[in-house]
Amino acid sequence: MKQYYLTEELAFEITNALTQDELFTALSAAAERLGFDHFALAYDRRGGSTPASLLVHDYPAAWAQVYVDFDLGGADPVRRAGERSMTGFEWRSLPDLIPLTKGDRQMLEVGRENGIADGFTVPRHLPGEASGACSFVIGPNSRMQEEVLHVAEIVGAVALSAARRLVGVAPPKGRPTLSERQRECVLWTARGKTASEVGAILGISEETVIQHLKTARDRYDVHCRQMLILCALFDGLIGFADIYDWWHDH
Amino acid sequence: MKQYYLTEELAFEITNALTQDELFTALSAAAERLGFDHFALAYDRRGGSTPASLLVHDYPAAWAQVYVDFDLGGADPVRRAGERSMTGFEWRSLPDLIPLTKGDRQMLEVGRENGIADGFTVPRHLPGEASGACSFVIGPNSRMQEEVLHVAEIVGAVALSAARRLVGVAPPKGRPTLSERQRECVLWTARGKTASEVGAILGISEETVIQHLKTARDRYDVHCRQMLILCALFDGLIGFADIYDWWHDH
DNA sequence: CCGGGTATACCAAGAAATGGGGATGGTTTG
DNA sequence: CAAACCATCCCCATTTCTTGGTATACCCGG
Repeated sequence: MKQYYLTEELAFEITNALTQDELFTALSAAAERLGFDHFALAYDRRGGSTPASLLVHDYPAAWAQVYVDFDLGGADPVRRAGERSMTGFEWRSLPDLIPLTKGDRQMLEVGRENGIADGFTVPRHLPGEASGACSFVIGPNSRMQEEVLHVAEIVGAVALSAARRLVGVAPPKGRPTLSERQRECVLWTARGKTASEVGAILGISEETVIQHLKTARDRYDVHCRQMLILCALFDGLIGFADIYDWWHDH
Repeated sequence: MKQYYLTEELAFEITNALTQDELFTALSAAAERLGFDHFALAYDRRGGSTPASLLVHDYPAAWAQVYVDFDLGGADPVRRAGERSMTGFEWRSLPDLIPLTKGDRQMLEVGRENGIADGFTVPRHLPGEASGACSFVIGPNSRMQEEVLHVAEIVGAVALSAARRLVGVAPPKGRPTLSERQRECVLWTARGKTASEVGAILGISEETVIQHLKTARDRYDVHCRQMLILCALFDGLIGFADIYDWWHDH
């Protein structure tokens, strides 16, 4: 069958899913049509004051429980790698995206023992709003069919869009914003400066810097500077390069 | 020609582009092969002392200048819509994604008068790092060929990955800088926990947590926890999702 | 005009982080 | 086998952060 029509057909079923169950059914059918043994879609909305998430998968029950335990410890290399890739990627390419820790290798091995041998993951991120990933997975006795990965890429992204619709789109203005001065203080803090040092840099008092950071923390409803920095980073108010380039220049 | 081989061929040329000029050439060829009149790729790495962005396009010179002026003023509806879509979108779908202002409509109209009648844009975002969009555009006397949009979607994302590479991105480190236990302590710190709390969570003493964090800081040669967290995040040892999921589950 | 937001400045106390030092026992690697 | 790494535990002093409170002046929009 021509790939175009296959893609259109699978995308159509997914786009028309009105409930989580229908999405499950459509994704299950898509995985089967594409020669995968399992699928998993995880979508997390983060912006604003009403976080929400959606997880649909057809993993073996034993693996699903193991996975949750690994996940709490931050041991999901696939998800982390998805923050480094604009395109879908095969799991065997993980070391090209992130360094694998011992815990990561362990997780992949346990997955293999539980019928999760390899996969192709489609990650997507919307700044300040949400992230998601849709994975198509093969078992130990299956072969990754390279010729369907383009279809999987498009279908996976369509599925993430469907998940976004089901979860509900966060209000565009829902997330906190910082004033320019607050943002500057957060950025210098991320660069490792104390409040006193930031004050000297910006030509204001240390107390004023403290006040700006306090206001910024209140805005995001977090209680420490590391969480504040991470919020600003995720929302795109500051970027890795703001911090890294400055470090390397000094 | 079968779409799969067309996609593979175009993606191959783009992936092998070593300079901005080669990327231009490859994208120009891709646009022509797909029946588009123009293309434009914009990639913006967030922040940095030297703003690292890349813009390659073959727009008519008159429109290019107008476009840059609109874009600098933050008045590009296509870019704004790209923050709301996980898949490529046609410009005629813009009102489904964002409310269009009078200025937006004016811009689209001026574009039409300058040979930019409609387009298909592939947006991509990486949390904390960068955003980009690759557009394929038709003029007033052309028809959008729906049957090539899947190809355009994949090729566009591959082009953005190439742009990322050209702008510069650190290769992943082979071996993780931190031990598994150190990484865990950093992750819980990023989740906003004090050393004492991390100790309770992991079943070890507060002093042990402090020791792990100290060793981790030494590994990265940084002097405070925010810098440590950012290094681990940048390396891909912890992910935004690892941090955020936990915040909102508790 | 008034209220809200922004920028600036100050105070205090308690909690937490950082840098420096020490140690033991087990595992891995060259 | 020896060195390095990993995980665990302890001590101390100093600095910094967080939370709570106070205030003034300016700007902008309804």
